[in-house]
Amino acid sequence: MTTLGYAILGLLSREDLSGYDLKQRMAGRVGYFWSAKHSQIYPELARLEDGGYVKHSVVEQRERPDKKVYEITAEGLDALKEWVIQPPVPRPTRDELTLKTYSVWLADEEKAAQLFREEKLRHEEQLAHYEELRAWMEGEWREELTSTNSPEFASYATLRRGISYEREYAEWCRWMADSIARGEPSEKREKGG
Amino acid sequence: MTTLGYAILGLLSREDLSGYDLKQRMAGRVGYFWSAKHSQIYPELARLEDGGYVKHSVVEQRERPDKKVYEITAEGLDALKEWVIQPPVPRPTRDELTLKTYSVWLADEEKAAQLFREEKLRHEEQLAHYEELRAWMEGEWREELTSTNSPEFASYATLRRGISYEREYAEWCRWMADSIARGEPSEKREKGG
DNA sequence: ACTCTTTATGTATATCCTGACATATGGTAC
DNA sequence: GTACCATATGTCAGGATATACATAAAGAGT
Repeated sequence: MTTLGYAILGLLSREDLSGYDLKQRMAGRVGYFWSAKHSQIYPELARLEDGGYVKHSVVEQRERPDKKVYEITAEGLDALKEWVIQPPVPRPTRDELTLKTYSVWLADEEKAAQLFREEKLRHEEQLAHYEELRAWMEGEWREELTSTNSPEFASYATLRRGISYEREYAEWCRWMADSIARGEPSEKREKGG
Repeated sequence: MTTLGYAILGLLSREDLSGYDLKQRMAGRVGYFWSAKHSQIYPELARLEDGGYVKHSVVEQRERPDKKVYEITAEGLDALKEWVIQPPVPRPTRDELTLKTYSVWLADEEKAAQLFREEKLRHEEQLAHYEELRAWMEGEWREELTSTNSPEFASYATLRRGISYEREYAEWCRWMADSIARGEPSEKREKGG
């Protein structure tokens, strides 16, 4: 089983979905921490069905093409539950901006500072989007969030990861941009100073 | 040109290295944010040489096999300088632990809490390692760190990224472990409370 | 002698993933 | 009518990456 397979099972454990639906979920939501194109999803669904982890039924639609709606099987749910508590296989982190940073001493200072200002903005925009979602969740899911075995808590928990990740990244970009603009590392202002 | 190609150029811009040396650097140091196996490095070096970005000379050694030592060319350095200031191509983040978190509501609570406690430890260990390096750099490179166009500053800047990343990740793991152990989300204690 | 480790350089196979190609239904805009 | 868009499902070619296979020099340990 591939990680993508478990990503799909994770979505199907919450609701029945077509391949197209899964593609949409992978673009937003779950896609913030695991994504795939439809060219990967359709073959993976076939493999999951071969393995007995999911099954599908064809749903005829008017005004739209027919679709295959997939649901998770008992075997699929068991496999997912088992996978969740296994330590993740350590993957090497690949961060292109940090790699560029390693060679930033060679770069034109003004252009380099601009690069980090732009990346700071990108992460701040993503952060703002996450914060909106968070406010919505904390309002809408007040009850569900009191228990860690609700899917709402799980969604909220991943969102919190996204928020602290983007906040941290934006803050580092700010430090980089400031340092380059001054020509020397700026003081630590992380905790407000 | 691939990102790995620029990673190699970034290393060669600092010192001449053999394929084997590059492999070592990719295991530690640079490998914290970009890594590759030797099976990828050797072919990439050949492509870089084809493109005129690097050239090599054979160095005969006693008591060891001969080696090919690569150095970056003027064209390679130009390409690297240009690449550094270009915005990175946005790659989808793939974080298996966060993906597991999305399905954590299905998991056995005790085992899930244990998972996050273990991951917290892993990130704290990495953080401790980075903090050691940071202390060493701030002592050893006092002079070099006053200027952002020194390779030492570039190394220091990437290290700071690693530090805040690990600190943030460990803190989130703590929040997860605590929340699951209590059966409900724990209060925000991020800023000390 | 034999094995193991480090240095040193490669190739081969398989998988993951992206981008492009391909097809079909039916609505909306011009 | 025609072009375009959203829905819907697939295939294919190529590049990136990991794991394993393969070879070789020389020291260290048994």
